[in-house]
Amino acid sequence: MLQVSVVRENIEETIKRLEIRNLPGKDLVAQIIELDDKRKKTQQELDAHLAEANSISKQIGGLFKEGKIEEANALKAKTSELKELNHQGTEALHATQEELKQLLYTIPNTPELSVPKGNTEEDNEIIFEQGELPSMDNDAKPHWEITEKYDIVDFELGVKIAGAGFPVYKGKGARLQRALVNFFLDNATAAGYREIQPPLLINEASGYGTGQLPDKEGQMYHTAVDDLYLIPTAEVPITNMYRDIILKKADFPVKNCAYTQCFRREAGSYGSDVRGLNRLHQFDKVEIVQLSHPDKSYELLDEMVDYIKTLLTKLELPFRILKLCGGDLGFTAALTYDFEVYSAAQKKWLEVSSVSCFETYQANRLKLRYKDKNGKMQLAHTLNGSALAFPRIIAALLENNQSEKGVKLPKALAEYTGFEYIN
RNA sequence: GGAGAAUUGGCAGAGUGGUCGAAUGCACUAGUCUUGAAAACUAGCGUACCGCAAGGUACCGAGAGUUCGAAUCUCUCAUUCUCCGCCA
Repeated sequence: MLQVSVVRENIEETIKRLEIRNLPGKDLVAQIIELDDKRKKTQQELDAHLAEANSISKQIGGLFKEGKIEEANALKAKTSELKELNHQGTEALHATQEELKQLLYTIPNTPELSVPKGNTEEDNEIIFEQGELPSMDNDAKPHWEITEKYDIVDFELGVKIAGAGFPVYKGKGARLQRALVNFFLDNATAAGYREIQPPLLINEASGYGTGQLPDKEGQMYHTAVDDLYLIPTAEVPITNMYRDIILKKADFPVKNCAYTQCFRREAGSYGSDVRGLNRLHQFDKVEIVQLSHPDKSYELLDEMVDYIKTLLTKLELPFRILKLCGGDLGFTAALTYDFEVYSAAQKKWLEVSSVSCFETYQANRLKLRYKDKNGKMQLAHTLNGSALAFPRIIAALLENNQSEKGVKLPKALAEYTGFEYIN
């Protein structure tokens, strides 16, 4: 969440940045400052009362030691009123702090200043394109027909076992997925990311740490008995490894990656957007996560973008990169690039990666800090990106590479699958 | 799931009602000494909030309570360890 001290010191900038999201920046900043003023006032009053009570207690202690019992008892009588004041003051302070926290939970991250103002995905900026869009015959099949033809992904079977959005991968489909795990993890490792296998269920504190809670409560599967959530992305457990951690400057940048399954309820989605592999309740993804010194985070973001470019190049998929506009930006992000691959039979761009810098927004919730050269605590920056999400990669591979002989896999991937054709 | 023990600063570890934000050791930082290093010695060394400052307040797993006063007593919860049970 936003840091009140930073908001106070950068009022105009905060307003400007919130307005990029089409939010009433002026009102929000005014609310924050008003509540924080109230908090300060409440705290000052309480501190004064506590100081007085502490001082009296010390006097009483001294008097008892000197054996002046009567004087001590006389002082005791004076404290009951103070006690009540302290009790009320503490409650008032807690209430105000809670109020401020609840307000801050509802305010998303402030977009980086270069983020284009805009309302919908129409306003996202295309900043890079690579690869020619394959021209397909009119009888080119969408991937859900190809998966059925070769019996590699079974949607019906998933419905039987779990429900819609939980496909069963079979035979070469399953092996293709396994190949992608190794392909993505090997590449990430070569790029300097340490491989992690995190828990797939997380507690409430972790959900708050990276900002899924309270904002996206309904998007996560929740296990009621144990009060745990299924992860919607590896970002959550990987970033939360560093909750309440103080890093050394030499630790930067911290680079981790993880392959996990991801679970999303995606309530309210329907239609052709969710057909086949386009949107699932359970899917596989390799995530890369970095922790950065604040001065370096945008450099690292560019580095992550470059890395993902190399993956898509190796997979020989046409893709483009979008810089998300303020209206389309995720709740916790300051700047996000989306990668979309072109899926030829659907004639659609499919999002396969989202790479973001969160600046201190997550770090503030996580209390993820480092000591600067003056020995002062500072919040680190967090970044992450998908590298990559499997289902839509598979959709694009199947659609773009279909032929009479079957689906031809790119060379880089065939090395991992052990077969060149799905047929 | 049952029984017992524990949870203190980066780490180890003292502290059972008042001058304890907390001994001591290690680690760390700076300095002295040395050609350099090590050793030794000297000093410093938690976080957050309030305050121009002096200083104040809070924090000893979390939350509540008893008390004029709680790291220390009581209750609830969490976690860890040991033993038993179950188990991939």
